[in-house]
Amino acid sequence: MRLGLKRLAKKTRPESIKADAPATGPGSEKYQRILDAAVEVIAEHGYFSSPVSAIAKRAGVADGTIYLYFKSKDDVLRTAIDSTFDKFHRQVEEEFKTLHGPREQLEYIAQVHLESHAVNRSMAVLMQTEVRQSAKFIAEFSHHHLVKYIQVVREVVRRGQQEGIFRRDVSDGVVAHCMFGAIDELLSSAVFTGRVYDSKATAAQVMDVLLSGIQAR
Amino acid sequence: MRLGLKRLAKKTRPESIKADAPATGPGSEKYQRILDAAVEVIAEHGYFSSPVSAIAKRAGVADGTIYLYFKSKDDVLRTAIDSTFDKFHRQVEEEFKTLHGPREQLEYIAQVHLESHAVNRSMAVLMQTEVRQSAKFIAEFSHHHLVKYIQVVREVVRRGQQEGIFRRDVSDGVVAHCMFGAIDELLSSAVFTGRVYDSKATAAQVMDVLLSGIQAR
DNA sequence: ACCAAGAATGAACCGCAATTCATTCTTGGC
DNA sequence: GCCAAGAATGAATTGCGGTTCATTCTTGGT
Repeated sequence: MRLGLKRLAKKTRPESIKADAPATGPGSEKYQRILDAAVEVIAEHGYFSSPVSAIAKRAGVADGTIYLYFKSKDDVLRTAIDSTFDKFHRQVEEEFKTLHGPREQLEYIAQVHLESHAVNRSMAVLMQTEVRQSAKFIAEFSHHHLVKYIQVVREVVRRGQQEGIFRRDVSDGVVAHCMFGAIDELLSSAVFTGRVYDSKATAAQVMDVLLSGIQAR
Repeated sequence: MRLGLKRLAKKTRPESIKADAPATGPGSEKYQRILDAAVEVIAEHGYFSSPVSAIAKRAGVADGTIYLYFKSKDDVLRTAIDSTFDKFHRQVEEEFKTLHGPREQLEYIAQVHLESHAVNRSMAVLMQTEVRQSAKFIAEFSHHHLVKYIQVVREVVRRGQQEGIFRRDVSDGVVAHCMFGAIDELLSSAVFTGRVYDSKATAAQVMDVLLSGIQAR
């Protein structure tokens, strides 16, 4: 079984000049498999209750192989989280090019955030359980991503205030945290209860309340 | 904990009829010292990076002593969290007796929630870092407390809707989660950045936005 | 002062799991 | 087919830390 896969992978061998899907190293098929396995296993049992051996088994590789691709167990998790946030930020940035109203922009962010559950359930669980700390080392580096999220929202809010769409008597920071917190809590509750919901409809409701709350009178 | 109870039962046998401050068992000075030490140490390093020996040292007792008062390391944390939530719920319940408007009640909850930072910083950190999971065993039992919190808010919201104060076209559940999430995120951000804030003023701003968002038009 | 009986101690035990590395397997060029 | 060179393996190493328990210390009654 391993044989088959391996042969297939090796097919993409040396000289495709594109860094498309190298057989080895970051971006290789095995690299990705380890990341996915880690996210799944950790989502299920938590970081500290997930032996590297369990991740290895899920990925279909030997324990030691993980250390050929990653510096340490931490490094695996860090990499997975990083790439997820990066994807989110790139997606938002992209969409902002064609979406100009502050209201629309906030609604878009809310929706992508809430949708993450559907996109990759394990990652959503992991975000709710691990990113919000417990392990200091995760806390510290992922704080940076959260700050970036909040930053984006704050800027949109501030622009809305300048344009006279939003009231000016509440701080953009408070609004940004409220929005993030509200959505994240909804997501969190969905993740823990296992309930599915219509992310578009829910996002619409939340943003309806929030936008009514901050619209200029 | 079970041990402690047993001991207490035995202890109360001889003479002092007051359950005031027993020398031993739950409620004893040493018992409380262990709980406080655990909260501090775990807030600082996280549950899994806090050896029992570190907690013992902070409490000024021997490692083994902790097992005279608690069943296990888990049990210490569980007990600390339980008692904090219980205190919160009792406090809210008490105040509700003299506070009747839905608006006022929600404002009160928001304020107590935000204030927790000032009351016991270590506990606030711990709530932000450990309660929101990572360790499945914590997740499961503390979920119950969260549900209770949300439940209370939902009921207040529903009453407000019935009385025609709040709009009826948003679900009470969504509103409750939004409120909880918004406040918790504000608290969380304060905890992580270490910034201090005026909890009354911040609570007022959040609730201003939220209440404007859900008031009947 | 003496003596249980309970309380406290902390060194030792034990299992677990991150990481390493000597060995084995694959591969692609000859 | 044969042979490096790299990739992969997984058993062994190592250190940590929760829990136990034989021992020591306190205490209150006589």
